[in-house]
Amino acid sequence: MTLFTEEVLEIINSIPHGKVMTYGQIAVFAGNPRGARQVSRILHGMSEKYQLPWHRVINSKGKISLPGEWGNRQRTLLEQEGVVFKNDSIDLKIYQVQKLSFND
DNA sequence: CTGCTGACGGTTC
DNA sequence: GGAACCGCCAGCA
Repeated sequence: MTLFTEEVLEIINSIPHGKVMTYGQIAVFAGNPRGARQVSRILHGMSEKYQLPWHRVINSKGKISLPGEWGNRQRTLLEQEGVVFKNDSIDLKIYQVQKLSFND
């Protein structure tokens, strides 16, 4: 029995280096196709207290939803992982994770 | 104009 | 009290 929050955290931790994932995807992978907003809350709450690779989580447009310095931080971290920003957006076709391995 | 998607909020069990 | 679900709203293809 895995909590929705735990699944989300696990998924985020399963994102490969140099790749990204969207909210809707994570929600579906966590078992809640409607949980996209939940993911946002979880991320916002956990990212500041735990060292989650939250910087690999973006919205479906391939852009950063985080305002302020944290958004700027995320972009920098992603660029360090090899993610190229195209006009402030990421090529989801290239960098978005299509499937996870732990989902056996 | 239309539909989707949320870094949210409130509500409910 | 905590964790999940639903809903309103606004921005962008």
